[in-house]
Amino acid sequence: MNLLAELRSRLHRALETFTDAPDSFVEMLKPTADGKFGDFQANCAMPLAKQHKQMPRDLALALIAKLDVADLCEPPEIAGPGFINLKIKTERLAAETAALCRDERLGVVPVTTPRTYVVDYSSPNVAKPMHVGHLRSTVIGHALYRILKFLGHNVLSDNHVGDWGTQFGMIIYGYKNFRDDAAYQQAPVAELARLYRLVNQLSDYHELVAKLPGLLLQIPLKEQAVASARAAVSPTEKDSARVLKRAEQDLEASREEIKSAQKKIGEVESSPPLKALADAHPQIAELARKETAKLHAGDVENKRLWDEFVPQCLQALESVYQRFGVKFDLTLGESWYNPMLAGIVDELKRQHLAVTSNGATCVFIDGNDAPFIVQKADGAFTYATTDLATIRHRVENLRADASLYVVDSRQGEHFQLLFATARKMGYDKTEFRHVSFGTVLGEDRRPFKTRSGDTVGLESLLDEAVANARKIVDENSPHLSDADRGRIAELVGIGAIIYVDLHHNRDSDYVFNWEKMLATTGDTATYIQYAYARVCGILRKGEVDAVALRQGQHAILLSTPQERVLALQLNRFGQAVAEVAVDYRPNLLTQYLFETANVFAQFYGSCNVLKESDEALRTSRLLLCDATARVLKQGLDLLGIGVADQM
RNA sequence: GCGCCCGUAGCUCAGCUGGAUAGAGCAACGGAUUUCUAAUCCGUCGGUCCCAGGUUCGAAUCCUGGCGGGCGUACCA
Repeated sequence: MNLLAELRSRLHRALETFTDAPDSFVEMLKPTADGKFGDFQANCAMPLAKQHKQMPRDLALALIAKLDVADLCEPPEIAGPGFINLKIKTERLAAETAALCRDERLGVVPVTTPRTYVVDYSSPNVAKPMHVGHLRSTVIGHALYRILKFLGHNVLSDNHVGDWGTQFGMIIYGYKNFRDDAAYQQAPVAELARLYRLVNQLSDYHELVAKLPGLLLQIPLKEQAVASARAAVSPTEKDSARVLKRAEQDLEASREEIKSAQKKIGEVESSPPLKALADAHPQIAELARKETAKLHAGDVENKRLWDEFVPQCLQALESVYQRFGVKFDLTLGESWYNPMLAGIVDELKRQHLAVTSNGATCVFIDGNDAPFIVQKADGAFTYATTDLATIRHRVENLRADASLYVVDSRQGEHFQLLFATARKMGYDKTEFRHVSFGTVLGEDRRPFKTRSGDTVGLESLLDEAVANARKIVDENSPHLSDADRGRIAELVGIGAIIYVDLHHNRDSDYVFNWEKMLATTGDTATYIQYAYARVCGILRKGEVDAVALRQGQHAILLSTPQERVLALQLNRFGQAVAEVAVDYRPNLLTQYLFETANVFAQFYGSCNVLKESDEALRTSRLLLCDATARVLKQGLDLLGIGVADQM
């Protein structure tokens, strides 16, 4: 039984005589902030009293009189201005816990009306190696996928890979002009990545060389702007200080831009071979774009190369996904939607939703200045077009009730326009949701840019985390075999990375930090994995047959506060999992699991299990251990994190 | 210019649709192990919840204004 849900339903009945709209008041019943106020608190008497123009405590009293919870709770208490505090009867809690211990789903009740979800996550550019920026989408999306599925929904994960954009023109150009055949034979994907970086670098070089003089010319002008703004600052004019600040920021930004341009130019010019390549390919950016256009136009040679490259790139991605344990039901990249794009634009025109503006075909959404461009002036389609085609496919063919996009919050405006356009097209029965997350920042608190020099590759991040974990495992567990320690290091290292990502509120920005990434103490996956291993240690040393234990119809005895707290915590698992799905927030589950591990550690410290002489109490504690292990394992599994019986 | 987001302990962050004395982790300091794993536990220290108004019985949370920061903003995805 989900205790919170049950209490809310009881409260609902009691509220019916007080209000026509009990739902919002029912939700004011929640777990207590502090254990001394009992197990649950209902805060609805105060606002309700206001409606009835009564004293809150009087109303609370009247509400209690109607509240039928005698079978579940101790007599309710009124505290403070009108809080109703509820404490579950310990014998009832024990009975619920005994039932939980037998429940295969650990109190996670399947939804009564399953929906079909498409969860779109990870979605890297296949031409470039994945970097830390791809971590959040992959990890958050995967966790949501597993959680929604466990709740009983029909869920399809879709990796909407970028396999059709300008980056392929760059690779094709690089392949045609700069490839190292031996390297390509040996490690094709690495060679393609090198070619991409090279073409990108040379294009940037020419662009920056052309741009730099203009930037330099701006500096004196901007310095002058700062000087005159400074002269104009006056204490009476509020705006004058702001104008100065703006001018200063503007100047500083230009200086930064010049510095970065000079650095990139220097990198090419200080290397004679690079400089020679740059000189030999002055039009590289435009020529690479032409290769993309040729690919899109069906050029035989470019299509052949694309057919050769893409499977290899996907294979390389797969190896990273395997380490994360991430799987996709669908991998429908941009290219897959290519045949549908012209039809989408036609449809938009037919419905008079799209108009031509400055040569581009656009949809304008009320309240937004920026157009939603579905076809560029040169005739090419954009990712807006692809995204609309994707919606059509998901709604019409996959029959999705909801489509979740686990994507960086910086693309919020795009999704707002996309969803508005989709609704105008008639796709208004489907829930579209941008499950946005904060930007990955560098140590300097500036957004982590893909092209900035030392981007950390995702593979090397995983390797570093696993190597770090290996050191700690070797230190702490010399008694385990080499193979076991290797296996545990993989679980601990990768679990640490996944957990760091998930335990933040997804809206928050994310400061990338090695120490934090690799931490294995405190509020980390390791802590929870360790708690799990300790429970397993008890069951192992006690030579407990867990299956038989669960089926034994034994009673749960809550003889100490620690046992009671643990039992209550275990009974909250179903609620914790369900809450994640409400607003797609996996951090609610990490929080629950950390608390559970913490509560268990306290139980572990004060209640001996195997040496308990009272046989019934010993059995009860073994059952609590078993249920704790299963909750921790299941909970971590929903987040995509594994466990080991020994650490 | 317009739009979106953010500002909570020394650091990194929780704080769900307004509820009781604002919480964790890290760091610092002090304690706990002849005991089922010390990758642990307990305690101490640490706050003008950016500022000013407003709504409310009650505001970190909602509203208005200001300050500070980030991001996006017509043919990249």
